[in-house]
Amino acid sequence: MAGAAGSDPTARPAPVGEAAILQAAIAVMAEHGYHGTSVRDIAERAGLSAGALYHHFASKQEVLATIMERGIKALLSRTRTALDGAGDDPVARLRALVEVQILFHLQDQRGTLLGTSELRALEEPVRTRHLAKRAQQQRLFDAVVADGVERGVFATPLASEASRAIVVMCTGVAAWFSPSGRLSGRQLVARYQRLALAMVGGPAPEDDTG
Amino acid sequence: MAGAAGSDPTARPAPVGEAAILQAAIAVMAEHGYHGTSVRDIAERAGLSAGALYHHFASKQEVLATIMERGIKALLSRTRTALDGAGDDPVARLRALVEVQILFHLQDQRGTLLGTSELRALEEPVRTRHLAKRAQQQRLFDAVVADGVERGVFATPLASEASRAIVVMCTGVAAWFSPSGRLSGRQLVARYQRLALAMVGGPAPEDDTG
Amino acid sequence: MAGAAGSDPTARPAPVGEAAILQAAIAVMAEHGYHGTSVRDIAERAGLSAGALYHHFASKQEVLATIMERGIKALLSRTRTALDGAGDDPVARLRALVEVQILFHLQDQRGTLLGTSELRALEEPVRTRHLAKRAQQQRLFDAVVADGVERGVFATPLASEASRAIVVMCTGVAAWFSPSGRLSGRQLVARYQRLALAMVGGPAPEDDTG
Amino acid sequence: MAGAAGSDPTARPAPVGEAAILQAAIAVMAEHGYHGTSVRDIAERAGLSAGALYHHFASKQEVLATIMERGIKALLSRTRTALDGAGDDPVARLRALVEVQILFHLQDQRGTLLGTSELRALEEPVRTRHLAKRAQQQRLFDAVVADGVERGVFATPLASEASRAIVVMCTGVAAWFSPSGRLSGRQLVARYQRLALAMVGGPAPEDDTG
DNA sequence: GATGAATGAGAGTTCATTCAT
DNA sequence: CATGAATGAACTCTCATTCAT
Repeated sequence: MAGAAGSDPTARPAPVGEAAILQAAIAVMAEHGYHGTSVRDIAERAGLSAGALYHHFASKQEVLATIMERGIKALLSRTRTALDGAGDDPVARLRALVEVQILFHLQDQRGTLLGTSELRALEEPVRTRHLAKRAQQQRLFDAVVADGVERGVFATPLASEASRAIVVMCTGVAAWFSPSGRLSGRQLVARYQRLALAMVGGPAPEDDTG
Repeated sequence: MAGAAGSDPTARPAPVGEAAILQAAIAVMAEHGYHGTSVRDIAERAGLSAGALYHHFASKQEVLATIMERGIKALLSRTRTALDGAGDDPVARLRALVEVQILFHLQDQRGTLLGTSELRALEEPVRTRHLAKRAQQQRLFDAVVADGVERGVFATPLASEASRAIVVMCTGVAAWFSPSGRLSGRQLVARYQRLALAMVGGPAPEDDTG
Repeated sequence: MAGAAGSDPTARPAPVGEAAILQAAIAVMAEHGYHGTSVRDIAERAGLSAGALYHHFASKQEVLATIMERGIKALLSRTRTALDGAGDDPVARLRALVEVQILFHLQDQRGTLLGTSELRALEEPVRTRHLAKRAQQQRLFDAVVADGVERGVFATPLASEASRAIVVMCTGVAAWFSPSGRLSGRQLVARYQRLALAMVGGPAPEDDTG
Repeated sequence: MAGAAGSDPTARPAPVGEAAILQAAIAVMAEHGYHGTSVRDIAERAGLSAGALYHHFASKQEVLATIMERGIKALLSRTRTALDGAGDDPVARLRALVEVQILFHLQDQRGTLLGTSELRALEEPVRTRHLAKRAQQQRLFDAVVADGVERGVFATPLASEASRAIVVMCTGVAAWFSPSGRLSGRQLVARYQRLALAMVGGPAPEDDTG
């Protein structure tokens, strides 16, 4: 039986209740979008009836809001933690940002697709709150790049464009990355760190492209 | 005033029939997505009844397919024309690619959003055909970057990652660019050309960031 | 070219206008019923546009009414003509009735299906008028059978049931008869004449079953 | 009063769910045909909303299929039961067939109309299955008549035509019979038994026409 | 006459949501 | 907590009919 007690201490139990619903919603909404997904689709995938879903969430919209809010909060928090551990060097800080941005989006590949494409389905006021968090996240990148430029470590005259492009390209990996593909996640991180440094005119790294 | 009879020979007449429907569909689907848009929404915006739409398109899906197919064909064709006129120099060719990619997406900002986010709503076999065209478009970038690397003009060891990232960041401008913003389209092109060259390790340009 | 003038004096020209519409309507309504047939279906089969049909008939209902009225009138008229030519003998008269009833329904097999199954789609007052004609037709049979009984030629004590059953079984052939089947129309007539006579307790015929 | 609580143990409760829908569908479709009946018509008559109907049936077509399949199965089963209880005498067997055929169609007068007129609205593969059952039913009649002829009990040289005509005329009663009319169902049965025997050239019965 | 675009009503069906059980 | 029947609105799409051309 799946998840039978004691058989495998590392086995994750099938999620139940709220967690199962959120996980199911991420899966189906990532594939068909918010409006292309019915409450029944979510419930069926989570293993309960449509009616039962309403014991956990007030509405389909609340399911989306929960996914989006938790996602952006986790990203922000992990980003800040990474920066805290990265020291003072702009190069190290930028590399840390790229690493966390990519790894986060790879780990939650489908959730990320929701974040980028279903913003329009988010209703106010959650939508505005979400956009604010996204802007915060962008500003963390902006600040690192601007600091690097100021201190002469980064040579680009296009700090803000580079910063935005870095976020865009890192977020974009979720749309095409495949775990069974040519590159591992770690290799991908190394290469995008190098790309990011190239964009900001940072010092050329030793070869570490895997 | 726009559309005033006879007053302005350059005034574009309000589109009718098929053209009006496509234009309306792009507008309204870009905002709410394919599944979030009803046939009535499209028809209303195009100035006709929902039933009348079916004189021009067999289904809502056919409207989407038409938009997506025309869009990717136009992009491919403009990209090829740009390359044809760009000469042999990898730098010039890459700049041409970035220019056309960005200008195209700015001019048809909302149509682009459809292209990137509504692919999942496209039904087979149109979807597969569309993906093939997108891959062609990506390969045009790949080829230019690879050629530059081979000829020693570009120094990057990450040709294929850089190539993909360039396409992603250029396509991404449609998501945030505002014509009333800080930068004009032409300035944006110049800056992204520089960013792209930086990513592939191309020669540093003279300053032309506007 | 099909129907080229003079090439074949027996070739029937493709019907046009009203006739083409009626013929198309019979074909298509016999297959899908009145409500299962659209004006476009009829028009397409008749070789014109849906709008053009309204130059010939005021409505879809009028097309049906025309078909039904012409059909029942023709049947009644042919039945009366047959009786007029059948002389005085009840056996000959009944045989004449069966003959005309069967041949009529075979010749216009699809139109007959309309007559029996689409009565409910006929709107008032045409419907009532049609039912009256059907009753007239039934009464022609009733009268012949009753006359035969009265004169001692037919022995049945069930004159009215037999009379109705004869009409029902003769009308019913249109539902299953196939011109490429085992029996020709003429053979069918002979056999049903014998069946009808058996039902009314008429004199046994010499063997003429073909 | 029908349905008064507890007052009458023989009172049939108003049907609910599936049964109510089927009963309502038979009623309205018998009157207007499959295509002339909307899902809303059925639902309204069954006392629920159009959407609720889809909890019980996947489609309008499935409602029709259910009605048709249950009807023909019941008829076949009752016919076989009647034959099993009729003994060996061809006369008794034919009388049993006519009895069950007529009583069945009288009891389910409206359902029968569906069976004969809405066959064309049945979609494959149900339609083919239904036709096969109808052919089985016809063959039961064919066999009894043929057996009677073989054993010299029936004198007709038109066994197969008579057999078909008997089925047609018995089925036909549903189209015109009225419970408030001149004849009771039982009287009708007696008369049609006599007619059927006359058609196959069976022995003349004693007078039992009621 | 004929066409084809248009309409408004209504078709079958799905949906988010509620609630008695 | 969970279910499944129910609802009413909305969905995509088709229809009979009209009318300018």
